[in-house]
Amino acid sequence: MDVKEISEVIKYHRKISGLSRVDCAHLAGLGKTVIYDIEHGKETVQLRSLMKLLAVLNIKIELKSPLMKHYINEKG
Amino acid sequence: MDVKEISEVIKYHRKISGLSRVDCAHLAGLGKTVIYDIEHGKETVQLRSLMKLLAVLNIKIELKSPLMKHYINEKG
DNA sequence: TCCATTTTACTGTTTTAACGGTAAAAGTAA
DNA sequence: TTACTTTTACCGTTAAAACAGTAAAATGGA
Repeated sequence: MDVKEISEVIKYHRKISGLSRVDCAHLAGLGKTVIYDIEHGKETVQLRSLMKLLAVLNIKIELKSPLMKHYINEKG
Repeated sequence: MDVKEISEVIKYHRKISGLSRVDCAHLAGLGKTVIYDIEHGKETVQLRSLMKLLAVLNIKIELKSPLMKHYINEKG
């Protein structure tokens, strides 16, 4: 999943939630501009901004790779 | 998965791959400082920097939420 | 042990994103 | 249509990240 698709998922969730960008901005403690940027796939936003927005929309991040099962095993 | 766990996964993958931070920095087209920051869970790094590093380490991002199935359905 | 590599940590400069403000455009409902 | 809300898009200022350089500390192998 690339940044563009992430942005689409976010916009979809916000719309379903009935929130405007300004609503999301306030809920996430961000400016409206960043919400706009994220939803347009801007890659230079801060990771923090993305994480805050994802939290507001109840979206979780997962990482996948051929090595992830080994990581989980070792980590317990 | 929060930023701290993402950082741990990244460090694990880099170690297994036998790469130093400088190696990763060159491969990802980033400075060594950002690799260090990401592996320490710094939330203010750019999303672009994280994505570049994930690509080098062959790690993919997925988003999970109760609404994701609807999104996938509608998107086709 | 010694030697080489890596990692940590800090610094100063340059680059740039975040922010609010504004306004036009687009959408929505009465 | 009108009126209202939202979105798009740009701006200037402010705040802060990216970066390379440096050096000390840690790590690992011979």
